[in-house]
Amino acid sequence: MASQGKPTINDVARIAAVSKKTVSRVINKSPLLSDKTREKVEAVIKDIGFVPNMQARALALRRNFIIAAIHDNPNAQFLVNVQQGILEGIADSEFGLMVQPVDRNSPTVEADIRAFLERHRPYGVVLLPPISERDELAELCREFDCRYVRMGSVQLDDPAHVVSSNDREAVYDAVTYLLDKGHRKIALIEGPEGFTSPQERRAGFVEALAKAGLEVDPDLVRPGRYTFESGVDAAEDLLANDADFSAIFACNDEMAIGAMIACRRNGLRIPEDISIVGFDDTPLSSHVWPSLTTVHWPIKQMAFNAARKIIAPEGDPVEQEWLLRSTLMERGSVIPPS
Amino acid sequence: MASQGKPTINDVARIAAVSKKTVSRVINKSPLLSDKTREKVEAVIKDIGFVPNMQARALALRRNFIIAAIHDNPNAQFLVNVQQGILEGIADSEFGLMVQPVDRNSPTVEADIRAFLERHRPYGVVLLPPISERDELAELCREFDCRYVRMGSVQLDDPAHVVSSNDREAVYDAVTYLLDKGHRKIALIEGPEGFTSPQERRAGFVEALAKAGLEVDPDLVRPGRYTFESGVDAAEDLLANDADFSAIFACNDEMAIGAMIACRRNGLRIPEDISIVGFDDTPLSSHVWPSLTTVHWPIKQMAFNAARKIIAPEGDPVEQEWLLRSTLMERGSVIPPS
DNA sequence: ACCATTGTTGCTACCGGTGTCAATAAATTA
DNA sequence: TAATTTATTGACACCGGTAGCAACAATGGT
Repeated sequence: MASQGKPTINDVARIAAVSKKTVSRVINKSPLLSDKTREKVEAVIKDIGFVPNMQARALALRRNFIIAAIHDNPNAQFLVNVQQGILEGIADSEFGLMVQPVDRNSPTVEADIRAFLERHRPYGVVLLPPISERDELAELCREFDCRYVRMGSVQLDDPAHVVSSNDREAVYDAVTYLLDKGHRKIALIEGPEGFTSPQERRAGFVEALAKAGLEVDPDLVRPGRYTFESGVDAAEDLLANDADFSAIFACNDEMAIGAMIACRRNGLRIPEDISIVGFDDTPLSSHVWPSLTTVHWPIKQMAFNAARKIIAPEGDPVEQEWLLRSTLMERGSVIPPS
Repeated sequence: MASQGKPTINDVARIAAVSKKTVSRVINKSPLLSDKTREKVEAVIKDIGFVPNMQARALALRRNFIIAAIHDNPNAQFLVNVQQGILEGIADSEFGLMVQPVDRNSPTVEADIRAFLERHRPYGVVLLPPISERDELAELCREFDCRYVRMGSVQLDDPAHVVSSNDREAVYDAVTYLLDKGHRKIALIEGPEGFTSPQERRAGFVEALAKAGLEVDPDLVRPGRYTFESGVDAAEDLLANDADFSAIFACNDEMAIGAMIACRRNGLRIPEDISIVGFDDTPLSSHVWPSLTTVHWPIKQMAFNAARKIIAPEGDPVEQEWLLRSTLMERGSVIPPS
């Protein structure tokens, strides 16, 4: 009775008195199969507790039942949000999630990812920003016949292979909100150069000012690296130069919170002296005092959609939305200027 | 020349004019093999760029080259630290990392994990706290002939299957530090009941007071759930009842920071009016103002050791340390009471 | 009743590795 | 030099599924 070890497809076939192939058809929900046979086989499967061996299927199908998240972004909240989104997307499927960080600056990134794909042959990969912006990686996925979805701030690829947010518009709205509150001198703490997301966020900032008939004052713009420390530095630098501003827009929450700390260190009160707006809506933003007004970035939903795109059956017409909207979360860090 | 598709072990065997089995021996670094043959085969492998197919190996060996991190703890920083630790531990190996969250409160946790192990047959799993405390899960791993390491605050299992930290002593030291600064009325914000780690941390607190000849004042103890909000609530509750204290020890950083916010909302200054000590040393703790004095919990190193234990060759005498020490990080949230 | 279709099912050959054990070559011993 | 022992290597079955195509049964048309 093959009582040693887990039951295999052969056990099912023998007990149900059908061929392996028929059992395989049942497992794969093949339509060309009589209901009678299907029921008979399903009964046996349930009876002996048969679970198909994924490794064998992976070998035969040349692809693993795994979605991989490839990233070069160490931000914890971001990563976990993406992971949660993907996991929700693949819940109640037979897929699993692998995580693979890469070093954006290493000359071997591409080779590293190639080695990863070669080894684990994931069914699909979700490329997280900012590394998702590299076209070579998408090419690599195609080469390995591996499905992929790129997450980003602009349409990096065709709708089947991208999920993005409208960062530019969202920043436009956020800055317009500051303008509506009466702020005219608004400082900008930018994200790292060379990637699309900071560019888009900056563009939204510039457009909002332009719409209000204002120009960007270079003295009120400081570079940042999306880290807490760079936010501190940027704000310290603004304050050290006696820059004249009543509000700060930081391109992400970490920098916004860094800026908050820096202002406070310099004796300024938030929001009485300086209003601050961030971007991302990490839990952190509501855990500071005052809570941070910020743009909610629907990263988890984006990851969910990405996963769904990947595991959708071939040629499924029900495509997941590829463009998601960021929206402003009004909290406590903005009031009209004094 | 089998130019279509990736080269397989058969291609290598044919070109090198040896048998598959010999190539297999080379791949697996088998010692019973002549140097001459090894070199010849290795040359061919490098020449045609052969990479062994993991799925085939997984099928034959009945185990995947994957380490799974199973957790029921949604804290982002914690998760990412653990993931980084594991990834560093398996770097330059052929293993990959899978992530599997489970719902601690679901009646089907065990069945869920069973299904996961059945499907993906990981080489080993790292069980993260608090779910690592369940003995049934370790049993499950054994049943699936899957290596495992449990992370925790006490020795949950034999040294080969556990990596833990000395939370109790660390808290003892932290509270003793407060006492040495002159604090006598120290409030405690506890972690959730039913798990070992909060119990240990509480025990350390009690022991430190006892050593100083003090008793725990029940009015200065509040429950918490390791979340920011529960820290806020606990501190608000302490303050609402006019409790008399000059310092707070919170069982983790999130609650400590929640308590900071609550104190400030109530017009108290940190650290002038209230000193606060946390536990974990998340990046957050140095991103608040004032920066939080806290206990550094070597979670990343623990995860690293866990991964090493799992991928260590069978019967390897060089075992990873299973007990790691937490140490106090003195920062800005503690001064002597006024 | 006979032949052409259509619907179901099974046979056999893979997928790309590993384990067992026998066969052969080289080294050691008597 | 022959007999043994030991080091290398290969043949073959197997891990547990899937794919292609042939075989067979059921159905419909004439």
